[in-house]
Amino acid sequence: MTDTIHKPIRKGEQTRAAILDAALQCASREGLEGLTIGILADRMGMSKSGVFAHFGSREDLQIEVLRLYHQQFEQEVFYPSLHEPRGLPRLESLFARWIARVSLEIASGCIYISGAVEYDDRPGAIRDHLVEMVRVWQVALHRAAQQAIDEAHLRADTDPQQLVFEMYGLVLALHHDARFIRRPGSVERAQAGFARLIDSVRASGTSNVFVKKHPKPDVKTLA
Amino acid sequence: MTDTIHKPIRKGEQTRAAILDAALQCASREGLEGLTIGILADRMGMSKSGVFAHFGSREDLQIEVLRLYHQQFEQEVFYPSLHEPRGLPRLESLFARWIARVSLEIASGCIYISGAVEYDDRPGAIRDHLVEMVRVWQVALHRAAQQAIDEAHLRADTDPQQLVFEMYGLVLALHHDARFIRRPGSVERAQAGFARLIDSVRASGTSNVFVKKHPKPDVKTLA
DNA sequence: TGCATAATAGGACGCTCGTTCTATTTTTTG
DNA sequence: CAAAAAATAGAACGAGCGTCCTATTATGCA
Repeated sequence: MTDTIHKPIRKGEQTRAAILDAALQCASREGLEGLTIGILADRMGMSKSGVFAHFGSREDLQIEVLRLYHQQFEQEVFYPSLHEPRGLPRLESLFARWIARVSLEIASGCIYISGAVEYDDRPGAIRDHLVEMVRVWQVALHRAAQQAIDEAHLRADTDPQQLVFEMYGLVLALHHDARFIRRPGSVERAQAGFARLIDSVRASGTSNVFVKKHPKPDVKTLA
Repeated sequence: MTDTIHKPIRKGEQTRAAILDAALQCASREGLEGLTIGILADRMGMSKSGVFAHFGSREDLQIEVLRLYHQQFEQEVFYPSLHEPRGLPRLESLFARWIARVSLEIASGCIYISGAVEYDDRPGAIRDHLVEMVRVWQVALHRAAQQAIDEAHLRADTDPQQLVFEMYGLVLALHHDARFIRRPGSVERAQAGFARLIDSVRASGTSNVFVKKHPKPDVKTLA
C-alpha cells in the first residue's frame, strides 16, 4: 500500500464478463426472472458454485445484467443520436435507433419491456433499478422532444410527455405484434405511426425544412 | 344411460369454479407462470392434491384460467359495445371500455399483456391459446375499424390494421406507465392519444356528426 | 337410511432452485 | 520455482415445485 495500486488484471474478471454476457443473452430470452444459475453454469461449462462465486447472490447477478443491458442500450441508441443536431433530427434519430434495436431484439427479447411486466408488482432492488433505467430513457426522450419544441421544429403547444407516451406505445406495440403475435410488417407500422405522430405536431408552414435556429423567445418562458 | 342425462350439479363444480376464480386473481397479480398449486391451495384453505384433482395438470388449470379471463373480457368490453351503432361509435365504445377495464387492472394486472411477454418465446398449448385469444380481439377491433370506414365515418384510405396497431400501442403504454412506472395521468394520455389518432383519420367535413347511413358504393369494392 | 360415488387429505416421489461449506486446482506474485 | 492468493469444483442443505397413490371423508341418489 505504498503508492501503486495493484491493477487487478485478474483472470476471474474475464470469466465474470463472459458469464455476464451469457447471462444477458439468457435473460433476454427467458426473462430476468427465468435467469438461473444452473442453466448459466451449463452454458458456461462450469459448476454452479463456480458461477455463483462471481456474484454475491442471484439478485446481484440480475442487477449486473440489468446494468450491462442499460450500458449497451445507451451506447447503441442514445449516444450516437447526440451527434444529430438538436431538435427534430435528434428526436427522429433516437426513435429510429430505438426501433432498429428493438427490431433486432425481436429474436431475443427486450429486457426493458419484459422486465416491466415481470417486475410491475414485485418490489425489490431489481424493480427499483429497472424503473430508474426506464425513467432515465424516458427523460432523455422528453428532453429531446422539448428541444424540438424550443427549436420550433414542433408546435409550441405540443405536450412533450404525451409525445413520449405515444412513442413508447408504438415500440411496445412493435414488440408485442412482432415477437408475440409474430405478425410481419410491424416495424413499418411503428415507423408509420411515428411519422403520423410527428406530422400532427410539426410546426406549421415550415414543412420539414429547418427553420431558423433561434426559437421565438415567448416559447422559452414556458420552459 | 336410458335417456335422462344426469345434469351434474355436483358440489365439486362449485369448488372448481371458486378455485378458478382465485386462480384468475393470482395469475393476474403474479402472471400465469407464477400461478402455483401450492399457493392456490393455501388461499383456498385446502390441500394441494385437493386442488390438483380438479384439473388434469397445471397446464390445464392455466388454460382454464385463460378461458375464464377471455370470457370476462368479452362480457365486459366486447358485447356491450355491440349495442352501439356500427362504425365510429362502436369503435370508440370498444376502446373506451377497453381502457376502462385496463384502468381497473392497473392494480391487478392484465393477463393478455403480461401473458404476451411471458409466452412470447415459450412454445406450448398456453401460448397457442393466448395468441389465438389476442388475435380474436384484434380481429374484432379490425372489423369495427373497417365498418367505420365503410360507414364513411373514417377516411376511405384509412388502414384499419394500422389503426388497431396504434390502439394496441396506446393500451400497452397505459399499462406500462401506470402499472410499472406508476406515473399518474396515464389513462388520460391514452384517451388523448386515441382522440388524436381518430382525428387524423376522420372523414373530412363531417366533423363528429353522423353522416348518412349508406356508405359510398365505391368504398365497398375495396372490401 | 344405506350405499355407491365423488371430493378431499396426506404423504411421498423426483426434480430444480439458491446458497453454503470445504477441497482442489489454477493463477498470480515475490 | 515456491508460496500466497484467487478461482473453481463438488457435495450437501432446505425449500418449493408438479404429480401420483392411497386412505378417508363428504355428498348425492335409491
